[in-house]
Amino acid sequence: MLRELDPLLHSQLRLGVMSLLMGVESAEFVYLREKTNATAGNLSVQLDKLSEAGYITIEKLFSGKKPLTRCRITKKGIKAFEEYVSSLKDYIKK
Amino acid sequence: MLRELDPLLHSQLRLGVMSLLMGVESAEFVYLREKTNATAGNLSVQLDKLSEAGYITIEKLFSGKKPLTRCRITKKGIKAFEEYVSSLKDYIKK
DNA sequence: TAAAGTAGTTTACATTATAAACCAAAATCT
DNA sequence: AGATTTTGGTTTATAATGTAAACTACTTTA
Repeated sequence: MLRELDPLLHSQLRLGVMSLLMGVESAEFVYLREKTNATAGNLSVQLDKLSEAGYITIEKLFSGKKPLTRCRITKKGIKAFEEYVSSLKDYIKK
Repeated sequence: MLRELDPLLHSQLRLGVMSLLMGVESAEFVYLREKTNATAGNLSVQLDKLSEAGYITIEKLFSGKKPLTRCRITKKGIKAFEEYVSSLKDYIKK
């Protein structure tokens, strides 16, 4: 029987964000938007969901006078990501 | 920049079906339902979508007097699955 | 000072997923 | 034999989700 895939991670944009956050200490909103090619609105919503789940933290700062949103993956997020990848491998291994 | 993930395949149930169909010649409805743990209704809908996309073929037969639905992955389906897996690897490699 | 750009958020809509309800036939009770 | 349950699905109504458009607030440029 195939394992469940964490529905929070099984979304192209959220998975992309998590993937980008794995392996960096933190990433800014604009960076994530560019790398994922998402609209700002969509990214904003999905970041909130990841944050509410405790998978990432969101810091709102200012860079000079411009708003700056900085995201980091949490331990919980790393664990969820790794479990997701592990489950996913059942689906994609030949 | 992260690649697109074929939305038809980026669904737990449809991906599960395709994964099961890769590597077998054909599979029956009941087998797919058991392996994916899906409800019959949901499976029926998702099989239709895969079929409409040309990713699988669906044969409706009878086994004695019981209906028997047999599914096979198509060449197009195999190609789509392989491309999906290839794209997905960008997301999950460390 | 008006227009355009930056960095986001909110919200309304479209799509999708899912389960509940349903159908037809067969097998099992009583 | 007639009623009930089971099997193998399909249809459809609703809930959940994803997404873009519209908006806010502030800054920079013309």
